[in-house]
Amino acid sequence: MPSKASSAPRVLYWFRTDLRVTDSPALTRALALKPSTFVPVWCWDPSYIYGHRVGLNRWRFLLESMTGLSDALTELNPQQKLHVVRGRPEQLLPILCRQWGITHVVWEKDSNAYAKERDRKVKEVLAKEGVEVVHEGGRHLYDPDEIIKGNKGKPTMTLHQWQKLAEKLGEDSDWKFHWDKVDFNAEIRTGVDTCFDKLCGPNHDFAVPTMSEMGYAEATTTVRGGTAEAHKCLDNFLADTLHVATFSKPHTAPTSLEPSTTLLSPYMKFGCIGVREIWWGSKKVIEEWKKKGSKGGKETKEPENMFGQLQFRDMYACAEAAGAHFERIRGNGVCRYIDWKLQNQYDEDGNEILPRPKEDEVDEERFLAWKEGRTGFPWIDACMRQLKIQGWIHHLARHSVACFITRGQCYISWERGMEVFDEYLIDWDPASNPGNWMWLSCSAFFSQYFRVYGLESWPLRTDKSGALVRKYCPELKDFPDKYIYAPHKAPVDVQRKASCIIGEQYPFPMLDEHKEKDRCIARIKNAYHLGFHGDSTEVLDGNGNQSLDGFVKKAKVAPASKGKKKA
DNA sequence: AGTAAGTTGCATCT
DNA sequence: AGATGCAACTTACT
Repeated sequence: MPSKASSAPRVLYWFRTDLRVTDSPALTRALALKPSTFVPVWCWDPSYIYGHRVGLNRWRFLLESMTGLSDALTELNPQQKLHVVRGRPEQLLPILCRQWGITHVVWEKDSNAYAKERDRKVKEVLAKEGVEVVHEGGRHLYDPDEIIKGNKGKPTMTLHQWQKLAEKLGEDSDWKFHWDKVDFNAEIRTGVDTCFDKLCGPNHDFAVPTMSEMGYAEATTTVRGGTAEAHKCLDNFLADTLHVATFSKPHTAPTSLEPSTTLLSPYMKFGCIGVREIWWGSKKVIEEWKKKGSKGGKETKEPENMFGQLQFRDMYACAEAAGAHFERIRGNGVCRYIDWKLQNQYDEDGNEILPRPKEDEVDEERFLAWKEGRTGFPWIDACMRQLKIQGWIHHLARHSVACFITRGQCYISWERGMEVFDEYLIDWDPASNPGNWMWLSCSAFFSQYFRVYGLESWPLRTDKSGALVRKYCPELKDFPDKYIYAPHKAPVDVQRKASCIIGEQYPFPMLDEHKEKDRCIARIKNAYHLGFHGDSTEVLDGNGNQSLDGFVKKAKVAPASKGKKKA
């Protein structure tokens, strides 16, 4: 292996999940190499966004975040900027390294399954070039691999479990709780004067692409990306000391027109802000509040406080990193098998997804109505329309629509719902989102399937006036409060007065909420008693797409748990 | 074997 | 706003 490292290192820093210069252990390590040249690079790897169905809002958020990162680099050194290279990392990084005489490539560790395989390939090709690879954790509170190691390689399935493992790691992992403001050496320059006709963009300047350059229409969301926006968002949250100290996620309102939560999730997803900035920022504010006598309310604890939210994010990352196929049912060991409608069907190897059969027309239509916000249930429709327009809905609104499409009423596979979130959400994350879909569908993490969100009762809890419905379903805006979540119950003269006839200007409910709820509960109960998971041989042999009817007889599971006891 | 806990259900009571 | 009953799940711990 040729030794290029004899003189001062020339470092290429590969940004992926960390579009920031604050709270970055990996960046700190890169600079600790005291490089003579430092090139910040973004490789245009479309799969970075873990995307299959990336919507316009997420695209723009990403581009803005890349611009924001570049601006932050320039602020630290006027001759510095982000170099966007249009091509796949495993192909381009070796070329760049050769061209620019790079000795070290540094990146933030990513525990995602796709990313792990990509990074393995990149490491391999860079080793052939004699380039040293340095990677460092920092995306999470604790390195998911370390947590999993402590759990004998198994995924973390409860927050308690994760907390206990984290506690054990605590002592020898204290770096993870440092907050380093990155100090760029002003001497470090990019030193790049090479130009690749195609790879460095139309103006040969490695610029961040624009939406129009990529052929996309404008985004619709009011949420803007970038590390500056991220820090503004955190500062706003931390400025309200009492709110930080008494923050309780389950009690925040999904019906609120202005977000009742922090809206930090998209910034976390793209790494515009570091997890420790939120953790230690909140700790500091709460300590000061306590010193002044804890006025105004009672301090909340994990899991419902902000720290618990960050811990859940880590827990999902550990659950994803430990097993295979976290994003689907088939082959996924943590996922309970339930005989959902519209499941993915696979080819004989079990990898290629086949087209869905025709006979599921009723379910397909229900699914489309849900996706497009025309189910006839104003609360669901408002949430789904907000999701499409804004790329963000409140956590508990996500619960409500996810419950509806899966175990609550429609009995449609969580994979379908997850795909829609993948397309529309700005903050779609490969661990948290599949994890939450499994949670809500009672496929993993959560099992109390008899607790179903009501389509009227749930939004009524926090808003009797239906503000969110009036905003996103404007055809309903003149209905009286009494009928806002169930306009089909309004007498015809009320409908006429509201200039909206149900069945004409707004659809009649597409199903009977309570009838379907009872049916779903019964079906899930049956699936639970059979006890198959995504990696059960019955599921794999059955191609992961069959009704459980055939197994009911075999397993003889008619009675519930009490019947079992007698046997 | 029994008990307690589990972020975020609903309806009905005070 | 908070307690209880509803019907009843899993996991962890004793």
